[in-house]
Amino acid sequence: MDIQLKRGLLEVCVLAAIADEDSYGYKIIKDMKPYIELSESTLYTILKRLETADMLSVRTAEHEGRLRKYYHITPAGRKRIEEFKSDWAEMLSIYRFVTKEDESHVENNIPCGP
Amino acid sequence: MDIQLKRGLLEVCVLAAIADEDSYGYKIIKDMKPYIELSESTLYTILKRLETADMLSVRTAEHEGRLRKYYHITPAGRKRIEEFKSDWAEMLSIYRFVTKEDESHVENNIPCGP
DNA sequence: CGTAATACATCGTATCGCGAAGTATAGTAT
DNA sequence: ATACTATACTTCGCGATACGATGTATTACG
Repeated sequence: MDIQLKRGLLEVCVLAAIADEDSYGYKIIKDMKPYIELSESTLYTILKRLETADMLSVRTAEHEGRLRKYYHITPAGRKRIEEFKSDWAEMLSIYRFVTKEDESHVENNIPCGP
Repeated sequence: MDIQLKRGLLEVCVLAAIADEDSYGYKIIKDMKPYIELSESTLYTILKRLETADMLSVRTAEHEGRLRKYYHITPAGRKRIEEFKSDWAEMLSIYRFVTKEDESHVENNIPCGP
């Protein structure tokens, strides 16, 4: 997949990966892998960025002798996901512009989003 | 709209704007405006990039005393649009991961893509 | 005993969108 | 007449970002 296309999804995917339950770096990468791949350096950069933006909080815990940093989504993080959902409508409109699909008689677009 | 989300669309939108008939910078911006906005500096950078990548060809013509550079899409440019269409399926899959939509019983996804 | 997997961190690089500023002409308003 | 707006293209530099390379440290496995 085109790298530029990935850019807008990475951050929100990381948030989605911790939305249901707290998670840690290595697990996030594995959970995201079927959908979108990212390197460790990218992930930890994103996590740091999201923490600075107060979209997640961090808690360090020991797990079998190793340290793990568990990430927890904040209300701001959930808001970010909601904003992505509204952006999706715009994305669809642009997609149709590119593919020259007729936008006027689209009735059933449920699978694409709200 | 999120800037990062825009990134993957800009290039392919410019190609879409010249796909039906040759166009020039200023007109491309105006045609794209209802869907996605971009500054002149961005556009001309993209046009140069697409030209280098052989996705479009350029022809200079005079129009009412002023010079215009008309851009014409090449087969490589059309291929780029086709690749975007296939990428869209992946995008949808990621969208559903983020929104936790059930991917298993999606039958009618016509309005979203091919 | 070495290799792979787990787990996190940092640095430098390349790409890219965009604001700012510049050049030039044609049409419109004051 | 003069100023402003629209048209049309160009270049520079900044900031954001993804990622490969590299490093550190522990556990598990053969």
